[in-house]
Amino acid sequence: MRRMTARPENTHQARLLRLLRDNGSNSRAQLGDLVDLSRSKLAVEVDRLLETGLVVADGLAPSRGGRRSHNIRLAPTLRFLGVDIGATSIDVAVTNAELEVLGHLNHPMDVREGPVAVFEQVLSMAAKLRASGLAEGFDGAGIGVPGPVRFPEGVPVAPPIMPGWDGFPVREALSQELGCPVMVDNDVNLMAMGEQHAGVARSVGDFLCVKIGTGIGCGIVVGGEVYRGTTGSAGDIGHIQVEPEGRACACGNRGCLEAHFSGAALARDAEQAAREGRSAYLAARLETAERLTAESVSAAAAAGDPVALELIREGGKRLGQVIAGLVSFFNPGLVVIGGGVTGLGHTLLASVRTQVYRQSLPLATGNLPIVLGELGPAAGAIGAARLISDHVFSPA
Amino acid sequence: MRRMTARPENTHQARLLRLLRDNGSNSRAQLGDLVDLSRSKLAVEVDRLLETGLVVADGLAPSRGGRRSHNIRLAPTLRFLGVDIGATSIDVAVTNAELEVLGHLNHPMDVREGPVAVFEQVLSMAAKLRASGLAEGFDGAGIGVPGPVRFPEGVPVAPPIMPGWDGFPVREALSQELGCPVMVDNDVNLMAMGEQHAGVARSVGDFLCVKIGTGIGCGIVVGGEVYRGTTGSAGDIGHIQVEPEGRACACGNRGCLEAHFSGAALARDAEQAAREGRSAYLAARLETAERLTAESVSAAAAAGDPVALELIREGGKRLGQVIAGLVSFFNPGLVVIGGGVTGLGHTLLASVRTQVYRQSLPLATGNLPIVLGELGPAAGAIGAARLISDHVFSPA
DNA sequence: CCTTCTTTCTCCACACACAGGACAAAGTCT
DNA sequence: AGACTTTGTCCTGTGTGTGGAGAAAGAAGG
Repeated sequence: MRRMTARPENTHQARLLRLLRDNGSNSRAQLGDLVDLSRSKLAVEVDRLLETGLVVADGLAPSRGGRRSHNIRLAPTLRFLGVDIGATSIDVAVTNAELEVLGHLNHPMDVREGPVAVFEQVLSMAAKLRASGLAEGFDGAGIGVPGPVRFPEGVPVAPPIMPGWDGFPVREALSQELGCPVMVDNDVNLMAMGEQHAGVARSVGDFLCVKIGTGIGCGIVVGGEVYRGTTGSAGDIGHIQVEPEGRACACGNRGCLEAHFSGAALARDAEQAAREGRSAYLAARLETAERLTAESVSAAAAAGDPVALELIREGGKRLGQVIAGLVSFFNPGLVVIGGGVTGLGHTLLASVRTQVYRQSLPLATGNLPIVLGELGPAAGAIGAARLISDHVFSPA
Repeated sequence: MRRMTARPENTHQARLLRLLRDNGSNSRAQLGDLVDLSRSKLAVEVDRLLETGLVVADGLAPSRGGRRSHNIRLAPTLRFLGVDIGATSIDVAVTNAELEVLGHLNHPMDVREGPVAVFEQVLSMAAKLRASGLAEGFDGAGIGVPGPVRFPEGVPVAPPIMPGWDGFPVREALSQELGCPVMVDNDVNLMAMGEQHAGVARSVGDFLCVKIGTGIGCGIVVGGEVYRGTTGSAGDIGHIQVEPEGRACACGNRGCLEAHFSGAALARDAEQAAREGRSAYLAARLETAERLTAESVSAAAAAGDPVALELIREGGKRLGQVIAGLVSFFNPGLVVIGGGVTGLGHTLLASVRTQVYRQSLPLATGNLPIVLGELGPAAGAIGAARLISDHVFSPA
């Protein structure tokens, strides 16, 4: 079970590994140009990496007018596990060293069932993926949880929506079970890393990634690095006030963003509209289902239901209010919107954009794209794999 | 006039220079411990710095039980110029290499008179300081302007309160005139750097520095470095909405923070209260002066005028609303409040604190000090000196 | 006054990292 | 077959940095 993955011996090797991860296979010559090292020095480091087995040379590339080059690539047997624990479901993915998703499982589950039950589920999903032949073992695992994390220790702290997890040694426990290095982070941060690695945020240094799920959170990337704040709670925008005397929120205050717009708030509003007979479509859905969800609203909007559309527009306006403030403050180069309710899609986006462009300073919005995430439900798991690969591909 | 200041040849020398700047004089042995270099290597670098004249060895330190050490310190003739251009006044300071203020001048002037007039004033103030024997020439100058700056080029961009400065090559022009390296930044960022170097924010990695002057801005420090955003407008929080259908703002929107609370808004409110006869104190002040200012309100509050106190409390509440949102989002380790109206002092602070502690998440506010800046009007100039010293003390 | 112990600073030999050129290998193109 | 290209290896020179052996300068104690 335990698998001793080699680690790079120095920063050069670490850089090479990350380069191979992000750009795929390469010849020695190309690598030399990219890292700005002499061919001789580079050859030495590559040879050492070959010895440790972290990279392999498989076959020759077609000639480009001279001697054919060897393909240097990361060991094809390397496997990372990406785990994204949401409020109501768990995503687990297996990736290769290039962070391509080889297999992906999703399982509905409430985080509030506590760390023990959730862990059991995660491990069984990991085992299933392994049993299907996708991996013999894992060289690292990243895991995201829906709440603030003390990052260096990998421990959730005072998570509002997941009581019972407070102080649970997630990193320690998972590392023990899987026999490999583990890193823990907030799910929103991982989504940001996912979009940065393989999604819309490639090549953007400073950006925000707003995730709308049961609650609302925001990943902050500064200079290519996730910013986590002093106590790990940065990006917790769900309880920013949008209406001085607005709706009562579970947190005890009034007018919080989450009270006015989030997956949960949207479902509540939809149910109310259905009961009050304002929307025939939603009322019909409520007949068949026990409860309405954000997805119900998506479906209704897609079917052209005016009440659903209005709910989304109104929500987008609220969200836009907050994002407008953040854009003025943070002046990002990109705003990504993602999470479970991306089904709300362009209606939501249009509403947010209108609000932001109207309310933020021209200098900050001048060249500011506001877009939907392009990785969908896999974003978190990919980000998790990215997180642990950054760790594994750094000097021991 | 032109003064060729030597520059460090490598990062070791740069680190040594900054260490000497921040910690004052030191022996070679102490330096060796601090930089984690062998004594031999260190001796070489120090000798080279001595040759270039950037540092000097003056005298022997008292023995600590063995051979007495040489005092290594930055050249006592080094001089930095710190310039802080506010909306309505100019501050100019001369510092030594340790960034201690040797002389300081202040002159009221409206930025809107344009770059040419302001420059003339700045140069004459610098000349006056030099004439008084504080400096023979300058080894670098930092300058802050009240608006967004394209930092790498040192050029203001689309500054709302200082039209006429847009695109003016501040860095280029000042460097030409003074014959030394120049760096330009937003005044708020400089205040943050000042408080970080010599004020309340020493040893805090991530913090916010809110400056209340004619407008309102916020310096953002991430991992000890000022964050400027994609287009240099980060921290521009004056136009975040605090009241959906609030007061009309000069920017064209409604309910902006600056419309409800800032030096200018405060003065306006005070005048109105005076005219409506709600405050005898303020009315009396309006008799003698042409117009009321934020300082008038400070004085009234100090004298116990209830209307002034209420204005400040109300303003603090507005400011607190915005800061509460920023604290949730950014999760800083400290919030500093400064600027011209620090005279409002603890009344304002109390009001802000109440609002923030009530409205932000406990995890973010748990151990969050909210304090007044301790450098007063010199903060900007010190920050400016710090900015340019960081530049001069880095490899060419 | 002399000895011993400390601290500071200097000098020197050695290890290591890295660059850059020469050269061999393996191609393509004419 | 010969000229030219690209890739990869080998070797040597150079500059960076470490660590140890002292020398210098002083304190404390007998």
